[in-house]
Amino acid sequence: MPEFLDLHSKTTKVLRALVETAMRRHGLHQGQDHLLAALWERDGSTPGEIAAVLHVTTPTVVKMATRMSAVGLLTRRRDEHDNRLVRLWLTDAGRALREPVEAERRSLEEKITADLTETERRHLMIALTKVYKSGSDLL
Amino acid sequence: MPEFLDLHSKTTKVLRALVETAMRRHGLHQGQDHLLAALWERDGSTPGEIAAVLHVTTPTVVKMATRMSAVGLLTRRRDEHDNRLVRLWLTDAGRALREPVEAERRSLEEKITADLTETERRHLMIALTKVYKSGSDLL
DNA sequence: AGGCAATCGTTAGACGGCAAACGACTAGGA
DNA sequence: TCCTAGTCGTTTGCCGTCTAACGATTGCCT
Repeated sequence: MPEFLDLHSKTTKVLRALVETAMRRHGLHQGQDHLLAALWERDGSTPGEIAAVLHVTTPTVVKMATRMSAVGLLTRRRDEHDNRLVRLWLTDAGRALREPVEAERRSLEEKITADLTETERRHLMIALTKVYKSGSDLL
Repeated sequence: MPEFLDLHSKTTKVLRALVETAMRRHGLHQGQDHLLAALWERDGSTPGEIAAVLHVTTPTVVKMATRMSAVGLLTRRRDEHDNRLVRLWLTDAGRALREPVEAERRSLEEKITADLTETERRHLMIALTKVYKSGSDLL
């Protein structure tokens, strides 16, 4: 078992669990906060655009959008000029979650990196970025 | 969007894709290599034991075991002395995958960390370990 | 003007992962 | 001895994610 892959895998599981319980407090599932974030930044984006921003496939966004629409976080509406396009629009409920969810996420990040010195944190970001780059190039 | 959580999330997606395509070459899905690794280390383990080692829930192991058994990588057999327990045993096919899969994983780890200096790599492991610890304590 | 290729969203099906409910078996206490 | 509590594996149902196939619409090119 290679060291880094194994450690990263374990860390991923722990972080997922933490994010899941943190977001559940706001009625969200893991990943839905990212979708909302995309709309907070650009309301009325299309599923394809969001998928690109989130590094995820279009079907994933479509499914999530369906569920989130059922819970009243956003609405679907076809583009007026191009009937192929669909645009996702935030509801008031979806907009209202911005502050609390962003705060929740910041809080979690702080707790998670609390044991790191500023130097360690910087080195971690630099090294992880390199890994991310190498990985992306291999795709 | 907190920096670390976001970067870690993106890295996870990339790594998952890489592991997936690497393991598909051996007829495996993401995560099945971990299950096999547990059996390579202790053949005849129970689903519960494996779940604990993999940091995963028991139902997850049960589902994977069902699929992997259908493909002939392992077999299910009830424990002779305790009929509640089920033990998973490797088939020859499952055993034969050990060398190639471990080599594949080592190769991927090398490619992924190729751009890191030895110092960077060490710092990355130390920092990630701290994050993992902090996260585990928060669970 | 008409047809064909490109562009989108959606559906279907598979997999890893989780929580909750269920069922079978064991073991310990009254 | 019997009954109850604890221990397991399994089933069910949901979510995120991917690939592949499908359907609808637009736009260009002849």
